Amino acid sequence: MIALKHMAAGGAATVSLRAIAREMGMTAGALYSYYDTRDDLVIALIADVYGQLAELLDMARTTRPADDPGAQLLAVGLAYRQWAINNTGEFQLVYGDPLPGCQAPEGAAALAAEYRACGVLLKIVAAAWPAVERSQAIDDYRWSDFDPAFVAMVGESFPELPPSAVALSLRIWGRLHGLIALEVYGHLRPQILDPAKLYHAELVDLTRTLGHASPIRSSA
Amino acid sequence: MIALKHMAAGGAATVSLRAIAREMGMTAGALYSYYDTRDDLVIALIADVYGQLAELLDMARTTRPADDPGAQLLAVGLAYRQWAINNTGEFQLVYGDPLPGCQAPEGAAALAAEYRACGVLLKIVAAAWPAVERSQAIDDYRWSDFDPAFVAMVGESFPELPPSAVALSLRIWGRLHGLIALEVYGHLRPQILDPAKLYHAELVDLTRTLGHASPIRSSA
DNA sequence: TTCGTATCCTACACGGTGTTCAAACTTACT
DNA sequence: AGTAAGTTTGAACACCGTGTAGGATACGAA
Repeated sequence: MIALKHMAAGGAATVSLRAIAREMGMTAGALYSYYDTRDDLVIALIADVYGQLAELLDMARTTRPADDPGAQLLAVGLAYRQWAINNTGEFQLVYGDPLPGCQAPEGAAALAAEYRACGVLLKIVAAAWPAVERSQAIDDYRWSDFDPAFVAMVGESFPELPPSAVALSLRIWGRLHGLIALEVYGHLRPQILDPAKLYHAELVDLTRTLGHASPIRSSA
Repeated sequence: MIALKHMAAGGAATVSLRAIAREMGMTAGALYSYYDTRDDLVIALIADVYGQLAELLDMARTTRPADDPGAQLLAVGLAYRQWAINNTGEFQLVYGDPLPGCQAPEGAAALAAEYRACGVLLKIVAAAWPAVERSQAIDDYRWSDFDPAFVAMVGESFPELPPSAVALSLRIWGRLHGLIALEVYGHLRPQILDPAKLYHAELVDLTRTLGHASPIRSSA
């Protein structure tokens, strides 16, 4: 698409139609050849960025051997944080305040990207599932606890994954996201000087959740 | 102050000076009697809201016995999520996209509230610290890893708390925040139908981190 | 009363926003 | 060359945002 590299400079609330046009050397009206309305543009933009992130995370995953889910999770986690920090604008676009009246009918594209991103974690958890301690899967989840479209996607890609493993994946996602969101929005710096160290500790703890004791050292 | 209950209706990006004025039956110009500029108003608003949150969390903490940190953490976690869901506008204001050119010199008020909120977790961790498994505190943190102003606050309120315990508190904060942020911004609903259940499982897991095996049941 | 202060309003200037539209331009096909 | 489709421009429109100035109204103090 044409809407690939607009957000680089713009923050998040700065995503004005005119700013985008300005940034790519065009006038505002010209964009209406591609998108009917501003919201359509932003929605497409979000989907685009989200798709890039999903691909990036999966790439990071494949840099580690498939039989070492802990290392994979660590790589994905680090890539996630790095992306968020290097592209705060995109991060805010995807995970930040929803544009007024946008988020609701976000279209299928962004949701597909989100499923793809979740799929990265699902792959890791699927690989580690046999080794994960039972105590983690306290609550017996049922497929009825999840969105039908989502279970369809999961069932297709991971036929033999139990619902509890999916729930664990979502929880892992939350743990990755939490510290990153706090750091990106400046809620960690006033306390700790090196958020990377804290995040790394969280990642190592997470790998232990996967039943994997890999004290891998990575440059902070 | 007068700026107590303005944000109730307004979203987050909707925090325009005029919208606030409109909501309290005044005109825009009138607000300039209280604040020199719009940013000043928003900054004060953020500090106000953040302070309310900190107080609410500490209240939630004291509803459980002081010798049961796990129960306290669970109560605080549930209160945090409930607040975020019931007041998404305030949540976005405090933890969402920073207003353009605001977040940087956020003033001392909001930061003080943030310290107060962290203090709630610090109290819990401090109470539980003797029982927490050593494996959690992998990395030996030093006071030099933290912001001087923050260590001053910590050292004053919790003289005998080691740096690693502070780091653990921040990590717990991240875990609480992660799932909540995802849910509030609508990134969980497309997958799981009942985010509360997932969050509760995370909380129970967290209490185990505190070395406390309390399978407390709470209404979702 | 008269003064001063504080609060609120109306009205305005100025800029940025999304959107539309006719006209110019580019490109490619016949 | 001629034509048609697609793309871009520039100007316009209506709207909403901040910030400012001047004029009302209240109230307490001298």
